[in-house]
Amino acid sequence: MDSFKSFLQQFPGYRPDHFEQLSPVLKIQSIRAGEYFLGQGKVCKQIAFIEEGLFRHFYLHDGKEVTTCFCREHTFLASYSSFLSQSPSDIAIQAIENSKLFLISFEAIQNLYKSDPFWQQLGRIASENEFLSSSNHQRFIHDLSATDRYLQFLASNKGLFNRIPLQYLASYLQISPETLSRIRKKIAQN
Amino acid sequence: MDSFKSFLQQFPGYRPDHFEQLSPVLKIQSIRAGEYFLGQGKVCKQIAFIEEGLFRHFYLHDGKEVTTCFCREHTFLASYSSFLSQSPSDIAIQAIENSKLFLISFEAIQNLYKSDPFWQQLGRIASENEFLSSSNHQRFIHDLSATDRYLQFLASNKGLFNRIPLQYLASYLQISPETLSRIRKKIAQN
DNA sequence: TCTAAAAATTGACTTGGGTCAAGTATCAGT
DNA sequence: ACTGATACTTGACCCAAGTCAATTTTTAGA
Repeated sequence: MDSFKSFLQQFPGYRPDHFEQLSPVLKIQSIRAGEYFLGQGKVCKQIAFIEEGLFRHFYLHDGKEVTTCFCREHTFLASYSSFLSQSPSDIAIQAIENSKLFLISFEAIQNLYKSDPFWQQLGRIASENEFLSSSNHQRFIHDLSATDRYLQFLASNKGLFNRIPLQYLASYLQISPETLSRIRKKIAQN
Repeated sequence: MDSFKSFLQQFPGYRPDHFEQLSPVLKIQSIRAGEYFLGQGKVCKQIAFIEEGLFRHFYLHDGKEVTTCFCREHTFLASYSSFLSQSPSDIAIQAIENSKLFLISFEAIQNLYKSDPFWQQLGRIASENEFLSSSNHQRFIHDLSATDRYLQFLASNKGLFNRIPLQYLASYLQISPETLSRIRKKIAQN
């Protein structure tokens, strides 16, 4: 639980009793690589804090999986739009590594919102971050060539790169696996 | 002001006194087609409700303007990320038509947030909508061909289409003006 | 009602990155 | 250690959409 506690400490207005409010409603879940945290079309009834592990969001288009984001340890995991509206999710969430989660149910979140503005603030910040990373990814895809997207991902995600299968990375970068393979070959031979 | 009032009425929990809280801090601005509501790099210090008119968001990339969204009457207008963090905006906002706005300053919003949870809720909903439309646009661009993007935009924005210069539409659809022109020609001759 | 500038169109040509198909390498389960 | 399945690579070919350059059309001021 310590990783979750120190995560919360970074937000302004955090007090130790906030964690006391939270811990009774937390549930623990382990999940193995390849298994699903959420299926496409299911309602996301819990939000998770990733204690350890790695996940991806994806959806199906023309029978192909399109990976839209990676979620690493010490961040939140949810189909945000599904969780907020408690409606079917347009994306699936799958574990890439064996992972450990702390779960908070939708109902528990609503109670936290009522009990203390700290949690409202956390929710608002989370939603703003979702918006920002979505806009950033959009510009990243639009403004850079396939090669530059790969190079920039490498540069800004050194630690993540070797944990992600290339096919998922290709899809995230909106490059076909074949093209990514060729890009990597060209870069390797300088 | 009536359009603003009936806009607010659609949100759950609205009471007439909410408009009484709001109206003292509203300012009115008129802006002519082509003029800027916000320059790229400026801090967005006001959020606006569009009484009438039409705007676009855009940024410069490789010397070219990339239009990222259109904002019509009876919706809010702001560089959302800049307004929230009061930091320089990564986009510019320009009027496409002569327009009339109601302005609310950043400070006034903070005071509304404190005075009544209705405004908090409105802020949260606005931020969620920004996130949703950003994700939707991303998928719209990724999943559809240039021709399908044009056709779908036409179908779901009948009223807007003839108010938007084709060059801005092309950029929004991530198509070059030349290609959009060819797509339109092909469709016209069935 | 001119007229210069901006917007839109058209033609000729190019290209980044996709698809399809056939390998080769890697991995997980027995 | 074997083995079937999955992941990755490579080659050959193709095409949707971009670029560049030249008109034509539309628009907004004087």
